[in-house]
Amino acid sequence: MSVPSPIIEPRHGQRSAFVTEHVRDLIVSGELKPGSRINERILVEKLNISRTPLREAFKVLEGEGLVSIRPNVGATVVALTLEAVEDSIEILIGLESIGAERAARRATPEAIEEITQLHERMVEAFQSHELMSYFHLNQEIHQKIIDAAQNAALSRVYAGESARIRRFRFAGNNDLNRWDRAVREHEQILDALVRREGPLLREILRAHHLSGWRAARLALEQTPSGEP
Amino acid sequence: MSVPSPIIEPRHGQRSAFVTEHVRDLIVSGELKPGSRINERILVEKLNISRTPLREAFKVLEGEGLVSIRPNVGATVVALTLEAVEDSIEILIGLESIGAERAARRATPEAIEEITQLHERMVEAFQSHELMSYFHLNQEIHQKIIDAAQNAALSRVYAGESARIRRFRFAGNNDLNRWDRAVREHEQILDALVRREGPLLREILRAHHLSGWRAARLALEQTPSGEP
DNA sequence: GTACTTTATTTTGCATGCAATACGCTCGCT
DNA sequence: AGCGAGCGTATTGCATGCAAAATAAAGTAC
Repeated sequence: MSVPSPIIEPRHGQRSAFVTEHVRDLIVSGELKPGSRINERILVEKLNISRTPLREAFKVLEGEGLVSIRPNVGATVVALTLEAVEDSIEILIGLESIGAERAARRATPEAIEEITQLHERMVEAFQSHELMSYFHLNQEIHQKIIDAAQNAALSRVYAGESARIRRFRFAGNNDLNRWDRAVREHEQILDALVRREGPLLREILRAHHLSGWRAARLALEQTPSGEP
Repeated sequence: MSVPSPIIEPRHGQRSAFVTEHVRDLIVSGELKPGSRINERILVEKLNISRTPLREAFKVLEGEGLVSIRPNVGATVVALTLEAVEDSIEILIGLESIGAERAARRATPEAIEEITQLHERMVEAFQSHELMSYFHLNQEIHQKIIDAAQNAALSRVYAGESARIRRFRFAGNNDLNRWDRAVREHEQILDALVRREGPLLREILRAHHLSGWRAARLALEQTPSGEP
């Protein structure tokens, strides 16, 4: 998957944000290889912007854990090991455990309605085999459940950690059996939320993530480099 | 507490990091007031550096949640509400719960030894009433316990969230009774870790944070602005 | 041929200047 | 006096140039 080059110049005051988003996509899509150094000049020419916003983007992405900056050397795409991803998954599960019980208690009817609609759209994406849109809706549902817990810190931390390892989780969706199973698990998740059964929701989410990661890990271990 | 101005110029390739640290101190110490806009020119003159590294520092601090950047307006010191801090505390407790059980199982003897030494230094600081050094050692102990769990993502997320609200937690240490109690709680924490009693460690840590935050919150509610 | 200097080139880090935007102020109007 | 339009100033966003450092290349000794 290739990230298109910008045709229209971003407006004044949004260059930095634009560049950040673009470089993030380049990393997440794998176009910038994990472990490789990022040459500023090349990217600057490609994106048609100056080095200033690019270097600001690097700082942001470093905060997100996508690149690492060494003084006088520059930015390097972080190469995550499977173990590091597993660490993140464990934290995500922990955060969802915290969020699940709170969400079951505190979710507004509007939030539940929104999640239900997302769920239905996700099922549609599944039925028409639109993997990409399924994947995004899936992620969004999990984030919305967390948001329903109404803890700003939780939402922020979860979003950050989730973004970090997004590309790795994508790998698990290739198998159709797994995909089908994931959708059924999501049915249960929604059901538990609607019935506001906190502990149940927590356990389903936990199992859901574990089986999802098992599938992703299997797929990832096939690739020789250990990269998505 | 006032943050001293730099006398020696930081070395090439470290200006940005230096500025980040300095501005972070200015925010944490309260010298830059929550909710106020940060004027680049003034800081640039004060720190004797150019705007480039300062603006990079803003991006980093934005990632840490200490400032918010609006396009064409600039950086504003984030004003946390007590509710937002409470949200973070809840996450920190959750993260320590995850970390506690793992740490009890996986902590190396070296890690335990290191934490024991930190604890002893902390007790000394307490006995000689060195509040600042007590506070820092206290924070370091909690981080080291988390680190002992050997989950890189956990360490990173915990460190970030902990830094965000550091200045608020400081407020709870003013009362000598509370201080004494906290030290005794830390004795128990260390004991549970040494004996590798995960669930116990988890519960003590939880209670420790809750009572600490209760004290801090009380102190903070006295101040009219709700700021430390 | 290999290992170690020394030099040239590239690349990064920072300072600075210009353009775009936001902010404050005066002035006119009601 | 209160309010809004227009203008001037201050401030931010970005591009660019120069200096420091790192990397690559050439040369030299062994």
